[in-house]
Amino acid sequence: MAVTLADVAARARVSAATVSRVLSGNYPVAESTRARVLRAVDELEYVVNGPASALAAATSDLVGVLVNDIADPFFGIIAGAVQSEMGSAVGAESGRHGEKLAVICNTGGSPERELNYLTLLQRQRAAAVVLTGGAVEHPDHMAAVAAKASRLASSGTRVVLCGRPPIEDAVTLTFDNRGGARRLTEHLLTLGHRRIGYVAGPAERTTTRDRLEGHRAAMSAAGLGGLSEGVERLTVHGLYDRSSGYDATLELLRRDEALTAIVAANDTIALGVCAALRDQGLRIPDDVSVAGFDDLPFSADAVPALTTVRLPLHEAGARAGRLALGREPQPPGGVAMVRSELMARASTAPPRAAK
Amino acid sequence: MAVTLADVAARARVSAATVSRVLSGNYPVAESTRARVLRAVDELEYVVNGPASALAAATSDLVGVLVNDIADPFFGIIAGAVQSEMGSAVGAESGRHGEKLAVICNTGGSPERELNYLTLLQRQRAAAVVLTGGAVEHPDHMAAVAAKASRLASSGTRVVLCGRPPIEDAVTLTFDNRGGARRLTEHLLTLGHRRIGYVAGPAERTTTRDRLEGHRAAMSAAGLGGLSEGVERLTVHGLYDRSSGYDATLELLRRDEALTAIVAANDTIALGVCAALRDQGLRIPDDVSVAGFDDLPFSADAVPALTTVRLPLHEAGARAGRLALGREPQPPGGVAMVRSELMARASTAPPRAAK
DNA sequence: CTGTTAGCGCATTCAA
DNA sequence: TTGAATGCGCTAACAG
Repeated sequence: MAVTLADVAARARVSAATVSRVLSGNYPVAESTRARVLRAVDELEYVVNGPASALAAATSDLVGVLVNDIADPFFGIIAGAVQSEMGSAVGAESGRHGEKLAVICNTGGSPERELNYLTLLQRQRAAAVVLTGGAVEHPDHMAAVAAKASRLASSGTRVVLCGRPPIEDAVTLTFDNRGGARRLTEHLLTLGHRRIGYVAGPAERTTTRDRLEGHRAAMSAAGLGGLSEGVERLTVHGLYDRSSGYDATLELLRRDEALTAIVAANDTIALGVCAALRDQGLRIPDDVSVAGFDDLPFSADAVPALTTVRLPLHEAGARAGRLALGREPQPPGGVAMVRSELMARASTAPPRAAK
Repeated sequence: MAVTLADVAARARVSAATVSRVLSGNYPVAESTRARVLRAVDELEYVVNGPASALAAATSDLVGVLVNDIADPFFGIIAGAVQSEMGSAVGAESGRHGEKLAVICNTGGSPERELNYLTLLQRQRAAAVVLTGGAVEHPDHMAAVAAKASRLASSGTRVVLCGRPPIEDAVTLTFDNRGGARRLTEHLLTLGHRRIGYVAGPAERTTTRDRLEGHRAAMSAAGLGGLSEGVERLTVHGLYDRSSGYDATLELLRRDEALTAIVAANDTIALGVCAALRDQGLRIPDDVSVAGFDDLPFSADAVPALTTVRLPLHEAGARAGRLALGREPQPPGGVAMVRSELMARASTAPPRAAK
């Protein structure tokens, strides 16, 4: 029904093997026959049968990218960057090989769906799998993911982690969440803030934990880590979204009216924090300073511009893509850290009392 | 190397065919043998070879979802909804069949990449393809997409359109962009506004055109469509993002200081509009009313809450997913329209002069 | 209800 | 440089 290799071969008056060689390009073929084959491919509008080719070659051109929340630009940027590394020859004519298909799978943060997708990709004999964003720390799930990963790795699928702690059998790009968070809080301390609220993400995520640890490390180093200072009490957990930031802010203000700064676990939360503060008649940064994390595109042009910690998400995603394709040598030890950078902007200033 | 059907068959002391039947589930098998097979599958941790099964069955369990911008929640919501329709049995044990793999492909709004992905999915013999969001109206490209679509359809791949104009060989869910936009502008007119700016999306997109037409239809019906009224002059095109809304607003204010309302082509743009107005010292809605389109989650809790037109994106995406799986009968004529609903909220009010 | 028999379309030996 | 032959792992008739 569909046109096959044999059809092309017949039209080009060569064998199927020759057509295959022309299309895969990794084998010497006479220029004249190559041209003839290519013309036949065009005329017939031949498109390789992926499954057949994957079966014969025991590997497919699928690359899976797992994300926690597809509606979050954090993941959109990373996933987009991974995809952008795939098409070596964008706009290549139909039927040509070598182009990988990077597909995004949205787990919604659910461990079950994460494993499910891993199985689905294993079934497809994916060339690579990229796991992005924080991991869920439940022991059973971590073990299950690790097991899946080594199974995938042992069957030839490259496994790349981007933004989560390393595991065996995977190349990892970790994010400097802890260091970035620490520098951010230090920035606020330097400005003179002492009563700093923290809006954290979901408790069981590695990203959440690392950023919170960085924050607390800075507080402790400043002698503000004790129970009496209420670091615990001034931490509220929520989701990585705007409304969590909004609600958490109201809760923080309830717990301590005299807060002078609020640190959010990411920029999206920070937006909600800003909205809540404004609704309460508080000015940023005059009454309360606000800081985020990630430096998503909207953060720089928010009003006021948001102080945050920049993670080079696009670069990280692109590198993860190259790693997934084996186009870039693995870092020593299979783990590389992506550095973060403090972006001090208008949403943070010295506290009112210190002025 | 990897464990195959034959291995499972040997262990369960049945034929390969029986194992296949147990796994696909669409054929009667004795309960006792079924149990034996399932146990063997578990013990061996067998996972079906997707390519092989796709080759033999001449159809795969891949479903492609094409989006224009993965970082935009508009697409995130639709794509997520499509995916949520796929896994009938979430958490199914490894190796079980029937689960489709919905994968998201980000075209970035580029016609070339759109065609590229279509080819890639055709190569994979995808079970279905869902094209979401506005289409690029360039004639060559429309013809190319239509050609690809019928080619896909004729080789058994279902083609579903969600949010763009119908084409042959595809089931289509169109959005009521025109009607919604018209009702939105009518709402402003009713409030008493006459000088209304419009921030449109990219000119060559169907969504952009439809929404703009709706706006102008309302203006014309109110006798405000003439050249002298400057409807043309009060329209600025940009991208569907926040910074475009910001810049466009400054431009609109330059063209007419006495504007009393600005309609944005979507909510994200509207956010930028609000930011720009605030930066100019204008209050919303006291000085200028603002309206958006789509009713994304953040719009209801923006400050002030954004007047917009609600599109049931999740429902539409879910329906597109069912259509893609053939689990829902096609609408008459292959085309159904998704209704929109005006959400009048706090960001629009009568103009100052009319108070 | 279960086993046997053929391919599905392509990549890759091995010869020529 | 090219062709012929083989098998990847699975599904779908067809028997039994």
